[in-house]
Amino acid sequence: MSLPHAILTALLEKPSSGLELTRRFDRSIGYFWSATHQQIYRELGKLEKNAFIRALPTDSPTRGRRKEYEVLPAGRAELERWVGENEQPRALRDTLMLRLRATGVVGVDADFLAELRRHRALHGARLAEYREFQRRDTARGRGTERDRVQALVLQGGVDMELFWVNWLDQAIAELADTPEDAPGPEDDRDRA
Amino acid sequence: MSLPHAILTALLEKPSSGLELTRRFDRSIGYFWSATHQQIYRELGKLEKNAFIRALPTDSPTRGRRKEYEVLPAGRAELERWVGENEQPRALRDTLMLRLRATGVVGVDADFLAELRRHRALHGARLAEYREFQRRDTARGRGTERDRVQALVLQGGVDMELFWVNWLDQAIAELADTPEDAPGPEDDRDRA
DNA sequence: GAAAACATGTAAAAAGTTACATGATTTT
DNA sequence: AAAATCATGTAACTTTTTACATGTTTTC
Repeated sequence: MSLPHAILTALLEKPSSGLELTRRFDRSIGYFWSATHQQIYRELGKLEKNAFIRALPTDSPTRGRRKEYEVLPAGRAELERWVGENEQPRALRDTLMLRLRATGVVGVDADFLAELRRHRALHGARLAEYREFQRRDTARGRGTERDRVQALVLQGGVDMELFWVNWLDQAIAELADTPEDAPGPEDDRDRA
Repeated sequence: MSLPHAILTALLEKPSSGLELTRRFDRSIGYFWSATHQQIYRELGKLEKNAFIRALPTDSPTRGRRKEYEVLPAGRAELERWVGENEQPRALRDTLMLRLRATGVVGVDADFLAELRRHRALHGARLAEYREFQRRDTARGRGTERDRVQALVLQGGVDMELFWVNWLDQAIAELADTPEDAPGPEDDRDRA
């Protein structure tokens, strides 16, 4: 149950409307948590019902009209409670690694290599984007605790993309000179 | 929809019962995909209904009795189809990073530093475990395509844990000498 | 023969995804 | 005034998580 807390954090950083939040989830918050606008609107509704946030007063009709939210004291308290929790790192879920493993039994082909290269390009582009954010932030050169924490999270994003780029380069190099289907003696043990 | 394909891969590597699969998901397959036994049993039922796998014949009563499955040709074909697909890297979902970001607005305290150290220890332990797997595999020194692919995936697991260990060390070092709550001039912009 | 471990399974709730619907504002 | 864009929202579905239920085999 992290989405409500991600929203509380974002709203504490800056009161926003649902669509603004959606955009911010595509950027900074989104390095490590994503959400669609449908999720966000649903969650904003729940948070408002629980009196963790409130809509800033506006003209009556709501549909199609911008609606800005701010965090109430109870919401801030809930966020503090959540930050203090102990949680386990959640299990990874990565399809590309799974598909690579599947090629071990059905064979690697040129299409799969192309897929690896496509992912390499995507991660490379994201890495460049994050580094551009870093460049801008450094130029601004601020030193509040919030800035330092945001910089750490961004550094995490950069390092994560570096992991992908480096690993994919290695995987591509290794698989590129595979003779397509050298069967070799098949056997059935799994890694102990 | 990757779980059925993860199961097909695992069963092609070695026909297994549900509980055996669960255990293998805690190890090799689990570097990048996890599943509980409930998920696995449900999915085995669906795969059997779709004639992608079949239970090896045994004595009649099924409840409490070991039931081993193997992949049928249709299942292998489905796995090949899936490996050939193009997919986007799925969005990350990491709670620790989210909580770190939240400390930017509610403040970093000693408890949160302890939580970071706890995660550091967990990732360090997993890293050691994966490296032990690598050591064993290298000792066995095999060279089939399947071995090479499994080694690549395992290397991915190692690199991923290295990312965490390094980033956490950096984060802990940086936050440890924060004077607990130097407020600084608050403002409300988000990263552009 | 009781306890522990092994093994399969069911049910309900929570979270996330996909597709669609609708109103308001701005641009041409 | 039509089209594009901004903005909020609903509905249906799938996936994942959590808690529980039950039977079988092995060990003491």
